[in-house]
Amino acid sequence: MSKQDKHDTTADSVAEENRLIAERREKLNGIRAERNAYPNDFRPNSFAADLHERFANDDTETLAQVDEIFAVAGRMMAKRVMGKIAFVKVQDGTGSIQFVVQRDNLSEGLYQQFKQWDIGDIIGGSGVIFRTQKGELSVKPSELRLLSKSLRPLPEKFHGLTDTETRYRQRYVDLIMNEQSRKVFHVRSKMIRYIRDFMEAPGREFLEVETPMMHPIPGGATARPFVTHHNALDLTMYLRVAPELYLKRLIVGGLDRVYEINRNFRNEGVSTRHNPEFTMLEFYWAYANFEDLMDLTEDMLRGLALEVTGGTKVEFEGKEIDFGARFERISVENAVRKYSPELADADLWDAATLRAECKAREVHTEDSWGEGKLLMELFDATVEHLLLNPVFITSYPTEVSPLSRRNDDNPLVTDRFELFVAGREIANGFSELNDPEDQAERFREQVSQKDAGDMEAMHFDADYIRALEYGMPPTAGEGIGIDRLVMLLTDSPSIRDVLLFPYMRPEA
RNA sequence: GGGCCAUUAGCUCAAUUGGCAGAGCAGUAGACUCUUAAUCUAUUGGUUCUAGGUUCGAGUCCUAGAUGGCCCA
Repeated sequence: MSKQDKHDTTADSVAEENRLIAERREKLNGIRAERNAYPNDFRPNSFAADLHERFANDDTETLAQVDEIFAVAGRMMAKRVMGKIAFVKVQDGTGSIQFVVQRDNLSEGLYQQFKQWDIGDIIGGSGVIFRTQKGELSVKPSELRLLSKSLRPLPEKFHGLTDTETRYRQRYVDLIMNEQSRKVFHVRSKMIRYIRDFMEAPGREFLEVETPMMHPIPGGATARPFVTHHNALDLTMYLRVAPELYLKRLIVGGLDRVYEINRNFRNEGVSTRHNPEFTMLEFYWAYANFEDLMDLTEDMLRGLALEVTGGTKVEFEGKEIDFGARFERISVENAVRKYSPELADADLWDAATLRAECKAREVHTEDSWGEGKLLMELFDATVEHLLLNPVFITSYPTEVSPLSRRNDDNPLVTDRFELFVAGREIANGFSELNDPEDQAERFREQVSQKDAGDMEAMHFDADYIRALEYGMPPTAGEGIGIDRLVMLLTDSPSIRDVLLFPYMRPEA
């Protein structure tokens, strides 16, 4: 069996082979014949960004005094060979730094090998630090090794990878090529770390918990779940649409302040704002109400904007969003009337009028919907997209808020809000319904809607009612969509830009 | 779910009215000890998304499908 055969891959990947890959595979075979082609004993002692930071202000003479050997490893992104000297751009996880590879600085024959290496190969080199005649900080390797052969050519160096489909499907190539893409995910990580610190800071002291991803009864949000099956137990299970009911069980259990940052799964359409799995911060706070939540949310978002952008004014899709000013708070009813001043107070709770208003705007309605649901449809159609700066919309109809506490003065609405920024729903919070009898009644209403064909309506969760019957302290709870928040603070037009591996249909 | 647009070399893109499928980068061979999208010389590389159809002739026109993007629901 020839060496070629030995390393042949499956028929599927061979079909994808082309001449460029074949050439590199030949090079790899040559390397295999000489030594271990995939060594793992090279240990870098420096990162590119740290070197640039440390030596930013040092000139050639100062650098000559630095008596250290720097070992750097990364991907070869550019290679400019000029006879017996070559300039190589090495990119690691922090940035990139130039290697100046000189034949006379390497062991016999190594430079000849180096000239065979390709852009995209993973290399390691160690040597002194210096500045080139043009002033670029560089490492001059006296040791240079090929650590991983790259078989596939990278996109063109100047335009990079721009095709959106390939960027999402082969995120690894996107990350190699696009600094902006790497930055989004660094920002995302920074935001999540900030949120954890914020929630756990002295005075708040929320406890991070993890609750089930697989639910025997889906609940906590009105959304269609993904269905799966537990073989050993022969049980239908549902990927969670929200952790809400489990987190509130923990409040019953006396964990008075809990939060979870994790994935939810909703079996719905895919769009620039929707991915089947998405990340939520959800938290519950005993002895607090929805107004406390709004205060906390405002503080958190202002802090996040500062942390990420250094200011409270954020540019998004060419518009400026101000997280510095106090967030406006306005009820659903007042918001609808603000943009439709011809409507009278009474119209907002009159089904016939609401239905007519919806119809006039070509908004689809169902006969089974009550005033609350119709009012929200009207809100979605006439108000939502116009809300640029952060605004809390409050007093959601009880009909569409099956887990929220009724308002003491008006049982038709709940002590609930949603936060909108740039026309997008970012957060949803409310004083929790902790009356077990009211909750049981609301579940029954949901079940009858489900029986009437509403695929998103909730199930009756008897254990949750049992938990409430033990007594849940007055509590406020909220969910914040992390992906949408990252979109806002990174000026990303699509949720796919802030998910490392967004949902894609299988390749043809 | 509907409408519009896109899909051409590894990548970024051309291709006139339906008339020989091209460029740059990458690759290959060579030159070059200070490059920065290096430069210079030579050169390889195509299932034009897929399947049908019209035509003397299809990247281009028609039908169906796939994937993606945008807009609407």
